[in-house]
Amino acid sequence: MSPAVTPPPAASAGSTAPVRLLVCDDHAVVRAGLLALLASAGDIEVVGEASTGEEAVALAARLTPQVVLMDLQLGEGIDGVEATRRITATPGGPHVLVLTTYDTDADITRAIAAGATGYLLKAERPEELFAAVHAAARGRTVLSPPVASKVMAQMRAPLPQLTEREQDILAQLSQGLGNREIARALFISEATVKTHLGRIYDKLGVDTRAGAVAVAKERRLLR
Amino acid sequence: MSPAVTPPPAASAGSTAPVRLLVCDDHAVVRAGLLALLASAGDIEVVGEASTGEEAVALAARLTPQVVLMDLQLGEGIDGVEATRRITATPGGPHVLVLTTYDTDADITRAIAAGATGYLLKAERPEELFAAVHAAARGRTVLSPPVASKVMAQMRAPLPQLTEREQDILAQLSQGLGNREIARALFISEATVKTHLGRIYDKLGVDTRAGAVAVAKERRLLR
DNA sequence: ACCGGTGTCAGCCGATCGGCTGATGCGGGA
DNA sequence: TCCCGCATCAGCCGATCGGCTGACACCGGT
Repeated sequence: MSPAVTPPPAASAGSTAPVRLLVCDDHAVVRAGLLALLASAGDIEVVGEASTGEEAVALAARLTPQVVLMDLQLGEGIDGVEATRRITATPGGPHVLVLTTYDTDADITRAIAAGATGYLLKAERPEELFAAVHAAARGRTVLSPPVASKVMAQMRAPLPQLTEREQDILAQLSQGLGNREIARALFISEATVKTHLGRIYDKLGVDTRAGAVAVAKERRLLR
Repeated sequence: MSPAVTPPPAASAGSTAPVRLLVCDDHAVVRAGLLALLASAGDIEVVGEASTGEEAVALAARLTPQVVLMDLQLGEGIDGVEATRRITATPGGPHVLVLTTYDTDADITRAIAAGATGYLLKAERPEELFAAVHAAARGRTVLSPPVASKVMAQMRAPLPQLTEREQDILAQLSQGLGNREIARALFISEATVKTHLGRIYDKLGVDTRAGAVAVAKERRLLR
């Protein structure tokens, strides 16, 4: 009749063995802070830390953690989304729990599409983080409330899905180039540039190039 | 003839009395991480934590820490720069050590102008953080290497210094508004808007509104 | 075999933009 | 007091943009 639901650490009936965790964040101070913080939660064992996406992928394979805590913004090399994709590509691999600063539509979508099990904001309470790590270890999805809201909102109004070409145009536009220059850069005619721009305006809900650049930068629609 | 300048709390021979520190960061997880991390450095005592600028200002006055560790990006209310300004406004007040993610020109300049004693990046090694806290307590300036470089670079080529009004215009422009709409929003004539825009283009080194928005977003020239 | 999505291109036209010259008023610092 | 930076406004003009209509070609799925 033992209650058995609560997690007593040292007991022999090990339904509560510490969760093996890999931490990936490019900021050394943040990483060290997370390590120190997670160490204070007795039932989590940090088995490794990575400062780049490549390192995270390699360590995930070598250390076989149950959960990878992943920041999406990684300075050098591949970004957190790509790292998440590669880590979750392995069949028996670890679950990836995204812990990041931004709740941008594009980031959330890309992370989930890449196979992330959960998406937590750094603004969350530490207890939520601990709970999320355990939830992720069991494969359960955990989303921060603001993130959950965004996801729901996206269900109703799917986010601007730009085609490859439109992203090319938008990238050039974000350099401040004129139609003629964009045309030359992409080896197409000005007419085509204007056609694409019109569709981009539609999708982003704007009607000027400045507005398009603003939305693009805001919602991080560019690589 | 009592020395009376240094404030050793309890110890008699205490050249290494713990530095009294206040931590301010809007992300609960990061804050908790920093606390856990700093606790591991024996000679630093975290006397309080704040999640908003207002709270930091109030706690700085009440808890009289020697150093305030300040993030510049604070979600709600006043930002880190303003909080730094208010904290350092007090004559005998604590030193402010900025610990943030970005090494943006504008952020650095504004933080230093606001009275920050040091500017560290979260990408720095934790040991650097510990050292910086102690340095800040003694009033010494500490800059992360990339930040130091930027500061030097700015000495040579001062960053685009937009006037208040130009920032107003730029803010409207970043909403994608046309000249007529900007004029109406700011209660001025279109001619004036065009005049300001021309000067903004000059200062930012662009010649289109899309380019101006791109640079503004890139270099974080907006509130 | 048809159709929708995508990418390409053309021409037209009114609205807007960007550069220019020039002018006024105000405030602060030399 | 004079000058400079800042903000305000006017008019002009060529270049560019944004919206429109219409067209062709490729591809993949039904």
